[in-house]
Amino acid sequence: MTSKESIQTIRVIIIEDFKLTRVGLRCALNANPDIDVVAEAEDATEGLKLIERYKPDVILMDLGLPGMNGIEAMIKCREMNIPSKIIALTSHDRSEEVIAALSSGAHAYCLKDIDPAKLADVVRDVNTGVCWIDPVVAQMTLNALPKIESIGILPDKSSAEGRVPLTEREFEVLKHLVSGKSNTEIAKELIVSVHTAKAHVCSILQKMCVNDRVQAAVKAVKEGMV
Amino acid sequence: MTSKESIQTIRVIIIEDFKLTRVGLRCALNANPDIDVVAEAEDATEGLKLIERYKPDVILMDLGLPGMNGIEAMIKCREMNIPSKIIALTSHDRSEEVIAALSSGAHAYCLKDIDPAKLADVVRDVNTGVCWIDPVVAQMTLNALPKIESIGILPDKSSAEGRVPLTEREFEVLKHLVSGKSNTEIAKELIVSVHTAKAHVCSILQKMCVNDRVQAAVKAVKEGMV
DNA sequence: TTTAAAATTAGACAATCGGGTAATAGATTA
DNA sequence: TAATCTATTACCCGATTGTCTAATTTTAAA
Repeated sequence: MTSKESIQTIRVIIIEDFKLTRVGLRCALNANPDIDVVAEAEDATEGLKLIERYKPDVILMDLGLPGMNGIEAMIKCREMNIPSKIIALTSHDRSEEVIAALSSGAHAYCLKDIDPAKLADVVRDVNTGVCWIDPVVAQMTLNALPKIESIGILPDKSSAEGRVPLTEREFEVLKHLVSGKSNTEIAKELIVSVHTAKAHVCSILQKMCVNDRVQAAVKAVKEGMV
Repeated sequence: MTSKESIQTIRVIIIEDFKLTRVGLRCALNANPDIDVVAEAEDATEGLKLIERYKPDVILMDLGLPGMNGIEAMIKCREMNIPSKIIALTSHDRSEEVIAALSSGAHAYCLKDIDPAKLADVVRDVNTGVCWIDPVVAQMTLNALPKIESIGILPDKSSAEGRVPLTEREFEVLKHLVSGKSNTEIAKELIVSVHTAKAHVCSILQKMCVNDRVQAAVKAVKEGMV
């Protein structure tokens, strides 16, 4: 309470159910002269009260809380127009949870095995409005962003340059291919013979300039064709 | 050439058309003992050549380049399977450009008025795989993520929970698999027999709960495992 | 040290794949 | 009308895939 009234300390609230983790977080952050942990809560309901009272700069929010979980809590924060920046803290690396957290108000996503010193850096970054995402889940987050094709930023064409466009039918086949279906299954799905399915797959491979269906599927996913 | 052979310096390539900015970036980064600017280019075509030759850890990519723009260049990088992390550098804050950059391969998005010391931090972060987004455009990026309503969260585990983790070796195999290599090619790459490669693929499929390599590849890409 | 997990190799087998070539019919375009 | 593109089907054939059983060696953990 007495310390750190100095310049502009970053005021932090920790919401985390495990006592040990809570202590660890507090110690790690309070070791920094510019960071001040002003309150802690072990569940979301209590946490929201503290947030209203203390109006912290940054909130460290565990996602796996008993009762109301972290994501629900973040949504409540947004509804309450809390301006605090939120760091989602969890040990999970599930794609859906990551996206859900970041689209529900979190500015950062940290895994719990983060280096304490790095966490302090993240707190400082997030306090200025930076979006920071742990390496383990960074790629899957970026993958969740809408693809350029669906935006139309390319002035000309670039990669789609000399590329022969797929026909509608071939796109249908490609979708099934990406979902892992065999030629037989694709044929059954489109109600054609296996020969037809194979013919389509063949021309898809040629048009996409790849050697096999795996490369076609990967390319399709990476470029957001499906 | 002579400097910084010390420990593990982060090798950086700068692609930027304005000479002054280029000099500024180089000076700012080279002031850090752990960062080494190994090459510079003033357009994307030249930049791509340098990237192939130097295989840098991090690429500083200006988006507003003459001729081929930065986004096109990043797409080319992805097609060439360049593992380097990319920092998009621009003075624009247009939503479409930000999203396009991040969905085209950039791990970070910096505005050009960034503090030089902070830029060095970003280079370090990005080198470890972190996703870093400038405060000015962070919110619009987060807004572009699919909303939770369209995901359906919170039954708490499903996919990641009972997921058996892949071994290191299996990850190696998975990478080759995703790049479209056949079992024979994978075996040659890892200098093992085809039987071994097949055995690994087999256990990968089981652990990932998929039926064939296409599904494995797609899942790996979608979840950013590779 | 004992045990367990991972990596390695092998042989065999049914199923699937990818590449040929070729033919027919419908649609669109020049 | 003639020419072109697409969709469709068919057959063949070598290569690849995924699964099975089974054994050995290395590595890591208990």
